[in-house]
Amino acid sequence: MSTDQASPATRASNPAPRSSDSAARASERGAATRSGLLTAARAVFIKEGYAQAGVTDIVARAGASVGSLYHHFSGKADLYLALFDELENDYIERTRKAVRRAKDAGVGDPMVLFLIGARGYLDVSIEQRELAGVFARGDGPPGFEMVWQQRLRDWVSKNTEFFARSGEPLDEAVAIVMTGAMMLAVSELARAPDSVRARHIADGVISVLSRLEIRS
Amino acid sequence: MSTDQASPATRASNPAPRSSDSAARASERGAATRSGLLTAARAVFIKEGYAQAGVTDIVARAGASVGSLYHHFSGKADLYLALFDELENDYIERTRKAVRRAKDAGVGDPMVLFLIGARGYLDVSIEQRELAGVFARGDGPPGFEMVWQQRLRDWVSKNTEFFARSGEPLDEAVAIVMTGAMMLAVSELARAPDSVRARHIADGVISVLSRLEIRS
DNA sequence: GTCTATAGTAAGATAGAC
DNA sequence: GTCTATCTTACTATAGAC
Repeated sequence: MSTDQASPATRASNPAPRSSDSAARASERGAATRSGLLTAARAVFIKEGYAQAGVTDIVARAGASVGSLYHHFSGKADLYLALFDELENDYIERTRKAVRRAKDAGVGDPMVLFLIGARGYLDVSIEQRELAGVFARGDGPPGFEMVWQQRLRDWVSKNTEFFARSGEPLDEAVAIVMTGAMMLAVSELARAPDSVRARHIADGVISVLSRLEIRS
Repeated sequence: MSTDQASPATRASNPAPRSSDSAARASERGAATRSGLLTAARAVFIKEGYAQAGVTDIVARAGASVGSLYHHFSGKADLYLALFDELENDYIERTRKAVRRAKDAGVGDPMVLFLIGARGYLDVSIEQRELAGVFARGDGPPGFEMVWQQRLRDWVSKNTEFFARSGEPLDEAVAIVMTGAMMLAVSELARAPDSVRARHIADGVISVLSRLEIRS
């Protein structure tokens, strides 16, 4: 990470689209290589963690070369962050979709809506529990702690606003409890031996969180 | 971390006591150096984080030398772990003491006892919030994630047993929610600008957690 | 116990041909 | 876009005198 000293873990999408035909074919092969690298990286990070994983392991598994890797990504950290973004988008999309559907079905109670969103979040964690575990474990590129912390704060303040709108007096505290519970739940889910057990944990956590309804 | 590959983040206490008089005096100077290094390390880790901190920064601030550091500790990671152990012992001692005192005062309700313990835990987090923040941030020596994960699991299973004894049917889920909430609370406390604000967050979280009482 | 000066280390990143 | 061979860089950790 010598060249990265000043600009740690950050990412911008790099689609770099083309139009000519021969270039299009090269682009296709390129896209395949790129996605192969991502798939390989996912497997290696799951197995070894970030620090322990070597770029050579990744390219070997992908059937590619170091040069290719550095053509498509800015380095090992970039690969890690790409996977992180991918999962994060899944989280957001799934949570939104679940809440939206419930609203359309006429659900109005804010706490119920929140729990439905939370359930969607945990569903993603279950389906992708190995990858979710990698990030929950806390091993990542230099500077990734900041990204993770920022993400936590984002969820907390998002949830704080939600509860504030619901008329909850202890909005921030509730958001901290909810968010913290969810984070640890993901971590525990990831350790579950099978998805049945994982689902059991998720059910229990959601059920316990439903007790936090404001008492009159 | 080249020599540590196989044995990551672990520690054993190394008092190495003496008896002869001149040796005793040397020992005193040694102890002073050692504690100076710990103090310096605390400050540097708080300011820079683990990865960014250099051993040279630490010894410079301590007014000592690299050789001295490596005489007293096995390396940078060891220094970090020593601080971690110190804080962890504070947590355990304080939590136990609070619960014990409440029990002696006649408190019987398990949930109340738990919350009193939790309050003790958060009190330590407030007093040592800068150091607590270092560990909560998740930046640490290679292999420290495992130590941290183990610690989390220990708290979860400890709390699970506690709630199981209290007749809580969703014991594990409650433990996950409680523990997760506490962890994130610490992280947020650490970010608080002053201890008043920190205390406010702690109060709110404890108050919210008290809603988790089993409903009849 | 303490110090200075030195070396080891490895893995990530780059150059430049194809 | 892809490849191989090379390098580099910044630390930590050690050696050995005082």
